[in-house]
Amino acid sequence: MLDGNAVRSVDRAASLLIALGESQGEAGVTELARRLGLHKSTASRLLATLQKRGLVEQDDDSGKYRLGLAVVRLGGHAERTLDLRSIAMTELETLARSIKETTTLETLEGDTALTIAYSDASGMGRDRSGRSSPLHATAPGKVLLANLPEREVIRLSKVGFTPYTSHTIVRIDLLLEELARVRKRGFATAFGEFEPSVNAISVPVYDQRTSVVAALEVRASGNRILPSRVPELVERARDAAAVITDRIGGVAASL
Amino acid sequence: MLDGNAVRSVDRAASLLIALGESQGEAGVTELARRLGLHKSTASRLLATLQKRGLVEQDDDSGKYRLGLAVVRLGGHAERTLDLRSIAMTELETLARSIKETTTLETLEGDTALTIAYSDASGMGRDRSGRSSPLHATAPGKVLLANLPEREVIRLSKVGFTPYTSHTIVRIDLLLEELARVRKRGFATAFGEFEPSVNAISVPVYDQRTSVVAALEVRASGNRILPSRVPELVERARDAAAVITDRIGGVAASL
DNA sequence: TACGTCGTTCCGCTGGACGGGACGCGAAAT
DNA sequence: ATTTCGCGTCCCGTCCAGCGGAACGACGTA
Repeated sequence: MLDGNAVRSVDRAASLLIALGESQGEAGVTELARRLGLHKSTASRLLATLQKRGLVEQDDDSGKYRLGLAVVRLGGHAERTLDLRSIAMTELETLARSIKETTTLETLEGDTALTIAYSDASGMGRDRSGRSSPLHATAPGKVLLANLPEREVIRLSKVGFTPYTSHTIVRIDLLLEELARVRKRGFATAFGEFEPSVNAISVPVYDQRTSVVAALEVRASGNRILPSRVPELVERARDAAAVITDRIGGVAASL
Repeated sequence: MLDGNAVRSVDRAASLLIALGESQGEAGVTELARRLGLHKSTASRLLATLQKRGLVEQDDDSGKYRLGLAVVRLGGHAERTLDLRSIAMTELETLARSIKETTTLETLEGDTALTIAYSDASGMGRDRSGRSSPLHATAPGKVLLANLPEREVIRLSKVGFTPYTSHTIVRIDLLLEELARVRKRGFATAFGEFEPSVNAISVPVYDQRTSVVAALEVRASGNRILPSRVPELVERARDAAAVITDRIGGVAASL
């Protein structure tokens, strides 16, 4: 047993998969063996075993190996069960401490936004995740709406938009305009639209395919978030969102 | 060396990954060991090795394992390098033989549709893949356009739409209407719009996340595809597209 | 408090995995 | 056209990695 408690041949096989993931499409036995410091008969045998389970496949013509369909399926499943909260938590805490405001991560849950991660500036406040909030009246809600098909927004309008404050957008035409702005600018704001004294900005968090999986929010009570401060907060939020996307394994798309 | 030339511990580790993919989110050491007929110390050791490479992760509270971030990344990479043509070829050939028409699979390539797989009714005609055709004047082109943001369609209209025949749609307003119909019906038709005597229908092929990765086309010369025959061909094409999606590892979305 | 189950760790044993070398094949060089 | 080279696969003797069994600590339940 080498390397702590790792099973050597499994560790080698895993390295082969990861090396294939890092290569441009495909690689040969000899090349992979060289890259990983393995004997080519060892690499060949390990690859043949991975191929048996569909984790790799071999091109009939060139003899080179690439990742197989079973990896696509496992990847899809892994993404569905991913613990986005754990992935994002460190970044939210770091951002909250450095800008001295509350940060949250919201995902779409039916017709609402769900807080899946939360951090206040002290990093020691009580966990307020698990809460729902409306889509039309919050900054992350607008980010999530902006990335839905327009017919979904129209469907929601038929249920009606609750006017939480005098600033809440309740007319469908004005909301659609606002969502167009969100798409154009790549971030959303909400000034006293859900809670009278709460201002917030939000940016999208992408998975590795430029799909929006969450909205990252910076929020504050009182007049701590004024329009003049928005550009700085948006930039900081985007940086944090890009780190989260990178952890998921993607490349942050620019809106 | 058991089971042909497979490396036993690698085969076992791969089985663990696949079992995790088949489970609802996560599973424990003892459960996985039972399911695969392994000793639990063996399962524990193999899982620890997979965890070391990020292929699985263990929940801190429950001790259960789930697929890890490295699998999400590998899955994304595998999808990008997937050989869609090989996956789809059997289905295209089967469909072509059974309906006695030519079938193709088209993907978006810049501003055109690219034939990545082709089969005629005999299954023995020469391979006509690798060819490009216009988006606005072909059935698969319309399917691909219908799944792009509208601003992409408008951008294309600025280049202009070549009138290949007297039936080609060249006005942007008429094309947008046609694309709305495609989205609504879930399939596209083209009657002599690119080549005067060629009629075709096309349906979307999804990956596992309801993204359209290709358009499957049934085409014929002369009057073999009349409007009365469209429903049957669309149904057959959808069935073939669903098989392809299932092979990729997804669930076909109903439009 | 006692019991059962889980996941982890340790250890002796042995057969599975290894590297070395040979081989056939196809492409490149001559 | 022939020769050379590199690739991937296969075979085989060797040896230590991986195995199962047992014990242990932790945790949840009765």
